[in-house]
Amino acid sequence: MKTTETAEEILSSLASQGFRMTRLRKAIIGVFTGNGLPMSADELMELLRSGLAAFNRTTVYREIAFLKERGVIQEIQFLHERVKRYELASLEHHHHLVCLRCNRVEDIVLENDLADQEKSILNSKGFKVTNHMLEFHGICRGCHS
Amino acid sequence: MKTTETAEEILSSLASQGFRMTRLRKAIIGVFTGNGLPMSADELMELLRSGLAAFNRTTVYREIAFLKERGVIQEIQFLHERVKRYELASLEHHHHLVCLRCNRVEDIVLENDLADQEKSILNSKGFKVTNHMLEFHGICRGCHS
DNA sequence: TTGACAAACGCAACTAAGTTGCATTAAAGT
DNA sequence: ACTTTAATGCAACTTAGTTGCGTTTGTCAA
Repeated sequence: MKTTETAEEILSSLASQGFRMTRLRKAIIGVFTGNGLPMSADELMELLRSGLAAFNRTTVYREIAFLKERGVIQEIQFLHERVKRYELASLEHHHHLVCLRCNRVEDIVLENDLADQEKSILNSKGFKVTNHMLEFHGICRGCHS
Repeated sequence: MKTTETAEEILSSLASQGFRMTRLRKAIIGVFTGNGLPMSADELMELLRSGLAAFNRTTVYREIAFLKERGVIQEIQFLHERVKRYELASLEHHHHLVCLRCNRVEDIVLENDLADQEKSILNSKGFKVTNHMLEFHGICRGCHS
């Protein structure tokens, strides 16, 4: 999945809003821009550690919250998991295929997205949809062949 | 949301498979069949308590797991929450509208469901979808009017 | 270049939500 | 009534994340 923003762009946009370019912030944004798939806090810390820089758990959680509030990353919750996952918000709008056998996650872009449904929900229910979350569960090519 | 099964039908189907009709099982199935919306373990315990019957936390969690494994109820995870929720699996296939302001959940049945998308996912990706999860987030009629 | 000030950090303790091990109780068939 | 095994209850534990609070560090202005 291609992103529309580089690490540098994200960092300088944050800097222009008066936020600092700290070691941790740079490292985390580097990880997210270099890695397409949704990551848990734990996996993120693991990757940071393997990049030879250890950071405190609390601080990592706070940085995730910070990046989420600023709209840099977005939160994902898979149905079959208890951890939250995060991916860059600037990725092209897409959904996930979750293989129930090997647990691998694949991104997918639907041509016919749900705009029509959302319009009809507004008409019939008066409910203004601002966002949706769609996840397909099943068995991936590798697992059923 | 209407269910296709009564409490008695569920219980006797379980009984015919050699499982017991215990006090807790009857109470939980009673709550689920009498209440359409997705419930957390905690809310379930609260309802049981208010029905004057207290049960142990562990036991309730185990009963939930039991009913889930047997396909009586299904698990739901809303994106903005950390608790798991459960609803009868025999409800008509539907999705949820989650109001970000008041947190209320509304059920919705889509006429054009995702069968076409699922077919094209199989063709293009070789991924066999067995299930999907779709959640709309936004602002409900009461909250934006 | 040096202060100052808020952003960011680290530690320890805490919380929410659920799980495990193990000994005990109780449905249901015989 | 007896036996068997499903179901229960308690205590201790785990996972994933949060809070309070005192300390450090980027950044900007003097």
